[in-house]
Amino acid sequence: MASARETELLEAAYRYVLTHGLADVSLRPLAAAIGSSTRVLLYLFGSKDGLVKALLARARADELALLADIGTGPDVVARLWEWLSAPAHRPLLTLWLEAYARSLVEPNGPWAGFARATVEDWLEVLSSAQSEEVRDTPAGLAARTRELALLRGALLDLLATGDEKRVSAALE
Amino acid sequence: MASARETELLEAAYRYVLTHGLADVSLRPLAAAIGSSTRVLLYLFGSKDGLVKALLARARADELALLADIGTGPDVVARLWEWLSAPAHRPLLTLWLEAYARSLVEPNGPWAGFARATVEDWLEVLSSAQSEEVRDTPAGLAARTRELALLRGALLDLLATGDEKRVSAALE
DNA sequence: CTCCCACTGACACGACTGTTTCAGTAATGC
DNA sequence: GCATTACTGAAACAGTCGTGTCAGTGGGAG
Repeated sequence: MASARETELLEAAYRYVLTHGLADVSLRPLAAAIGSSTRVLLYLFGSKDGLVKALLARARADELALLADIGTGPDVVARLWEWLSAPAHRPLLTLWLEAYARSLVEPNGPWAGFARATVEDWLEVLSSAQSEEVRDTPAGLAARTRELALLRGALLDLLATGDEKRVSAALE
Repeated sequence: MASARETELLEAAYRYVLTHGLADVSLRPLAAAIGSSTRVLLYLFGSKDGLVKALLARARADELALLADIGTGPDVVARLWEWLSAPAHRPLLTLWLEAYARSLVEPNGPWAGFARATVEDWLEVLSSAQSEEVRDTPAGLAARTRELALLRGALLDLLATGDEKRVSAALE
């Protein structure tokens, strides 16, 4: 489906939005930065919304790859936090938060459903890390919802303050 | 400092951004919606950034009023969650999240410091609700950081899914 | 060689952006 | 009455936005 040139430019654009944000990106500066032109971006992705959608999907692919990598096993929460708090992942997570907020404000457009999708993705991972006799109980649902809240609230704090010591200590 | 007309228009603009979001607001549609003109908004607030800054401060005033209202006492977390999960407050909280994310992506401009400021505001409230012998210990800091993370993570979940039953159950 | 197709460059279109200029009006203080 | 102050209207500014048009490239397949 996607040509070689398309994925190549998508990767370059992805690197660009990781540092510039997705909210007020515009075609001309983006094209100039990645050595392309608006004409080509429009040709390959159909429209700006198409490009944004592709970028969002690209970001989500990173996220899903992580979740698959973490797998199930014990200490999922600790290992997830280790990944979330890694300084190298901060641009990606800032972008993630931006897309999350945007999808709430503007339920239409390319952002649609992004926030809800990630909640489900993560809940499922946390679910598969639970013991079988707990997984399908209300208590199990509450437990993984709480774990998810803890991780994401801590992430919010970390992204704002950068105070990794305090936030990591709060997660035991 | 602020004239009567200025606060009147600020309130109207605040009501407008609560439903339309702050990210891609522009002067002409906003002015038309609140029965004013770009000329007047610019006259009163100096620039668009000035207006955005005033709106952000207005939103923060709502937040601080809440925190003062909650006070200290026991069960702060429960009472905070009660407020956070109230359907009536959802537009405000969506706006809050939007400003939070934006201030991380774009550390300059009128958004600057918004995220960090709210972290500190809330931590202080949670701090003053702790017993005196715990407040100044590392364990106390970790405890309130964890409480804050739990509340905000739960809020993220709630805003995305609207599943108040599940999220509230997760907070005991 | 020829045809086709993925890709690209230059440019213009209309709409919209924040801001400025110049002009008023209405009320207030002296 | 007069001047000052607070506010408002209309129009234009230069710039950027996403997108469309028309014209090419280059290379691989038949």
